[in-house]
Amino acid sequence: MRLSRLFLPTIKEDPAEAQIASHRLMLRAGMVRQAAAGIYSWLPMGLRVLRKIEQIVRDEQDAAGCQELLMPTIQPADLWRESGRYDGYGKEMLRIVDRHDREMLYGPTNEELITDIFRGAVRSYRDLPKLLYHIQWKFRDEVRPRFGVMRGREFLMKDSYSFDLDYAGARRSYNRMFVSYLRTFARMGLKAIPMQADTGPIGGDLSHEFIILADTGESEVFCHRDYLSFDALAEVNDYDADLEPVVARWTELYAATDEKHDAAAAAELGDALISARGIEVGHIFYFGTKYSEPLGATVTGPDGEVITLEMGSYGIGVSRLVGAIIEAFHDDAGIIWPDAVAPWRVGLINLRTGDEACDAACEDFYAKCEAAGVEVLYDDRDERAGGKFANMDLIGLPWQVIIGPRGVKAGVVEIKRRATGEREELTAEAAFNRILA
RNA sequence: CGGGGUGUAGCUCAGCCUGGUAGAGCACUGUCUUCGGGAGGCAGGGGCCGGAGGUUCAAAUCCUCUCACCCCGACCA
Repeated sequence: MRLSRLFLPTIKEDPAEAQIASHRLMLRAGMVRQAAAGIYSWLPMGLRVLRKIEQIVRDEQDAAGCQELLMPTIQPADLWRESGRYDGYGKEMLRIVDRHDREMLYGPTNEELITDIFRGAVRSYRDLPKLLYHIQWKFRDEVRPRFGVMRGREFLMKDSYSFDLDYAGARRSYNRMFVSYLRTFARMGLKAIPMQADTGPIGGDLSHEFIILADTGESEVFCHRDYLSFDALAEVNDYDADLEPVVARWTELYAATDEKHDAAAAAELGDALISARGIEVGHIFYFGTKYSEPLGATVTGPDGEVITLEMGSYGIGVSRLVGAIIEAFHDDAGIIWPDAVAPWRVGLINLRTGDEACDAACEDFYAKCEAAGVEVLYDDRDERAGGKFANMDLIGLPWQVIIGPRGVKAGVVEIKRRATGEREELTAEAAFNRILA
């Protein structure tokens, strides 16, 4: 992509409404534009990142045996009356009346709808277990939206739902999602720590929030130091294996948000305890027959008996992750994208557009990247070098390749790693190979 | 939903108290000099001062209402 053709409206000054780093940087880097309180348009670069995150989430869901479908954003109110949540949900639910005076709503979540689909289609225990998910926009009319896309009213969420015959099965589904979440966040370069969460009236221990550590996180969290050295990607990748030991290892150490923090228990950890700031990026829970029962989602069991489905739901805040990743990875100059979610891998800076030799060297490098499938953003604008450097630092691509007349004459290009600031002068060939590696 | 605050150029903001021809910096357009970490000169364009009522000879400025947005708290992927 050539920057001269890209719609990337970056801004130099901090927008007044943005208080936290990710919000400020997303506005400055031209990723999003606010349409109304808590509602954002995603501009090309922001959308690119959103899609990358979405794809990682999708990969890991698929690998865990979860199947993608797509439910609508607008749902009929009657379904929610059946589950008893229509009145219970309160003002957070955006209610709409259509031209025929039918009551509708913009879905804040999809338990009712998925259960409705499932009950209409599944009759036998032989069809179980099943794991289904979709990635769809949700709307929750938050009293106070803030922090940009981190707490918007409209947000993109991946929500999965499991259907099992009994508790043991539900637990296996839960474990699949648990491990899938570990891998998903790790692939984005995040340290996500599962923390015990409130299970509400269901009880038990099957509810976890996945919290990533970031200095500017919204809540305080406490956990055992050893979590920092855990490697989620090294965990077994076979979802049909017994995952209980993996889940056990990831849940036996102390980890709690400030709401659940037990100071006495934490004190026993001594030096092993760390306290940090955290952002919730995922939440999984088992809820048994909470929806299957009122909605009548049942199957016939092996002995002809009627069995009410055991369910769980599993959410990842996809749009929130964009903000969360920036909270975790930025500095004073701008964003520092982890490789896996960077909108482009390389930012190519032409220090002297219009200089024949310099243009040629840049075009050559650009073509080479394109041919090799290396995502590259080429700053080919006729602009001062300083502005280009600052802009490239702001948008935070992992690699910068800087080509100027002086280097061209000497047969070298400058290559810079955004994360560390390390710079090297190499031949174009060597620089290209470095980026590929 | 309680409390606080802000709406003036694309952005950041001054002007409002004490009414009298709409401002600055950045951005933008043209041009010249520049060009290796957000350059400098010259010349320009751009505003129904959030909206509606009112007071006044006269309102960005005073009064009333309204809408939007932001912050703190309680709530949440």
